[in-house]
Amino acid sequence: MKILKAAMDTFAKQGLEKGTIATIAREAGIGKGTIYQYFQSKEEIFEQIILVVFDEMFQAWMQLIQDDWDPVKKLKLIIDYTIDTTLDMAQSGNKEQFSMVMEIMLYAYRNNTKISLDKVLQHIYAIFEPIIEQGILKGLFKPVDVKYFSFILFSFLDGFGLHMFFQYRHYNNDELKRTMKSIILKGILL
Amino acid sequence: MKILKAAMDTFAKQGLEKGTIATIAREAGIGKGTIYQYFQSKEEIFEQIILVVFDEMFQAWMQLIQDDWDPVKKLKLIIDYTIDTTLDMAQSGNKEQFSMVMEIMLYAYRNNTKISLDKVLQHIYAIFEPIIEQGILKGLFKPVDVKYFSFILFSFLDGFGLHMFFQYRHYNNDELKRTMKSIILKGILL
Amino acid sequence: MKILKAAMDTFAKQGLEKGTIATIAREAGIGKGTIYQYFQSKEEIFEQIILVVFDEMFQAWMQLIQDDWDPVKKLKLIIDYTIDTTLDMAQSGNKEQFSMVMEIMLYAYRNNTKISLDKVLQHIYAIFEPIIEQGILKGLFKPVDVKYFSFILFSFLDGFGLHMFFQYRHYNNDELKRTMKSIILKGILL
Amino acid sequence: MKILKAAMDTFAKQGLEKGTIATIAREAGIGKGTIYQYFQSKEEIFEQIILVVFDEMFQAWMQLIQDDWDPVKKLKLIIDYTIDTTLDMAQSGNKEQFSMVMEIMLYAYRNNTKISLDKVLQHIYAIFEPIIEQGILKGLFKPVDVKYFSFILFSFLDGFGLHMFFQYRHYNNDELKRTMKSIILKGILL
DNA sequence: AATGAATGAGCTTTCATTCAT
DNA sequence: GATGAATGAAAGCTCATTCAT
Repeated sequence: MKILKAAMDTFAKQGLEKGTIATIAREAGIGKGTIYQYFQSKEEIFEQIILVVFDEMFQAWMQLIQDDWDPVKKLKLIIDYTIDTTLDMAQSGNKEQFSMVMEIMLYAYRNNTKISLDKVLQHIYAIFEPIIEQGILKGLFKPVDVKYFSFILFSFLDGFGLHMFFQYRHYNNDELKRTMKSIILKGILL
Repeated sequence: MKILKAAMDTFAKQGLEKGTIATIAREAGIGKGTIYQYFQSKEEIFEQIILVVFDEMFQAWMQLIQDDWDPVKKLKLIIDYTIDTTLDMAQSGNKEQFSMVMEIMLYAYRNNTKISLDKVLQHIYAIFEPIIEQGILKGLFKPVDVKYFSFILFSFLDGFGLHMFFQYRHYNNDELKRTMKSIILKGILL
Repeated sequence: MKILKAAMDTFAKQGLEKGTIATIAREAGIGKGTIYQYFQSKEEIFEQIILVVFDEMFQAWMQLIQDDWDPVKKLKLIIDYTIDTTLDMAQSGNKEQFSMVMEIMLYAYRNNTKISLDKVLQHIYAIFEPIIEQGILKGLFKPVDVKYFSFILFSFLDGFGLHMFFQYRHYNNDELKRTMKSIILKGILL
Repeated sequence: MKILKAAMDTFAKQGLEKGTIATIAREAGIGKGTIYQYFQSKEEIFEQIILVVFDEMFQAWMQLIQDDWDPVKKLKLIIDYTIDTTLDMAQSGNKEQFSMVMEIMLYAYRNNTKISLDKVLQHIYAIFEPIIEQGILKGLFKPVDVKYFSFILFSFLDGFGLHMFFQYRHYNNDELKRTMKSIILKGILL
């Protein structure tokens, strides 16, 4: 939706507080009042952004994962994909979108938003669970606790992404990918 | 320093934007004007907080690491320590300090602050380098790229800490520790 | 008319400023735009409400007064009626209609509305004039100035009604009626 | 106080809603923010105005009433005073102050303000009670219910004042005074 | 050095009104 | 005729910062 797009651009560029409704309206080419026909408040825009972003993330990962490849290949794919998209974002105009999402998550963490941060995250963690399960069943992975490993895996990927943003100038991507994969795969492979 | 302490408490409790200079002054038991004798602006307070927090973190880790134990034990220690302190923070009154630090980092990332986020982070990554080096030299660790592994390690720990905050109710700590250690150690051990 | 009814309900419940055109439209079960087909502006709705309210009031009093009873009985009737309807309003759902009318009168007093507050009020005062005249002619009332007495009488009744609203919990109605009648009748009777 | 004075002028001139904080600040020769150092909200200004206005009214009436004159003379005085000050206000620059007070009372009636409209009014009614009591004791007044008569008396005076404002062009003041006094005194005198 | 009263830019939000459909 | 999406002026309120004391 046009407004949400403009809001994301604005918040990404200027941050949650400095990005004003007026700017979003101008960016969307509409009047300020119109925004309030579609969103009850600035906070609701935050919530919708989180939902959209996580839903897109969810969809993207589900597509990576639903195919017939074996779990090891999938895990490699996930890591590659994370790094690739992180770097794409870092190098494209969407550069600040990552920090915007983090800002909204911190906002949701602090304030009682309608959107449950817990739920949204659990939803994401759950994506990885079938892969891990499958890997264990196939005798490829160690018999780790599926929930815990998924949680840790996503937290690693997220932390890695975050620091990539903070530091993205300094590293060679291929080398990073190789090291990441080496660590995580060793961690899970029998 | 009294002001910085009050500022950290205030920002942790209320967030960077909602935490006002007035509140900090009241919390510190001084006048609003006095704060401006020690800091040029609210932004400078952010910067000083980052410096202090990362310096304390630096000191704490340096102490963990400077002893004579072997690298494997140190790595285990680091992971335990990270999880323990994260949980301590999550369960103590300092609960929100973690998100405040993240908020300031995002702030520093977005705005051109005097404090270089890069430098501060590089400083932290560097803590881990000697351990890795030592481990490799001793033939205990795989011959990974020291810089890259350190970067990844801290980004993992940070992401893990962040998600612990978002989700800290849901997990059993001992199980988490065991899984974390298993992953990271397998990743690095020969 | 449906719109006017909805407007009165809305303004009574929410006040002149907080009662919005949107609410009136919803209450009337029509679109916002439709209201502007029947009224030029919110102000015109105020004006029409005043007209309707005062016309109803006028009709009600005219009916009380047009019968053949003697002036003394009519005067008693008027006082009873005023108190009864005031209390009815105070105790029914229309509780706030009285203050709405007062609000509109103040509005009309302040702003140059098309509706002349003067005229509307003069119209009401004039209701009482025939009774007073009749009473004087019949030798029952003192030879007061008819216009002045009517003006004062209605201002008394209005002030009384207003304060009944502000204070309606605190008094016994029968006692109030008796005292009111005693004062006003003594004031006019020879 | 300077702000309260400016607020009263502004609200009197422009009404409660159209009178803005910006205007009050300009009128008072101060910045907008300064107003919020002394008042928590626009509503609190309303409340303080009511308190001040009723307190002044209270003081003025107390002075009229505390002297040694007999109750009949006092009652006459009260009526004269009410009409005189009403007319003074109507003809001076304070012309709209009366309707402002009424607006605030309606506001207080509708919204749950900190100021209790009931209490403030009861306080005023109570002013008249000693006179009535004294008059009854001295055998000058009928043995009316003191509370009720006081309530009615003030409601009459208030209603009369209100209508004077709505209609003040049309009447001869001396004639009004005479008629008012005649009615009210007959109503109470034995 | 310490203060806090004063400030005004800047924010979110509301809502009467318009007008293309 | 009926509609409601779009609008933007306008409002109350906040708060980092200044500066006279």
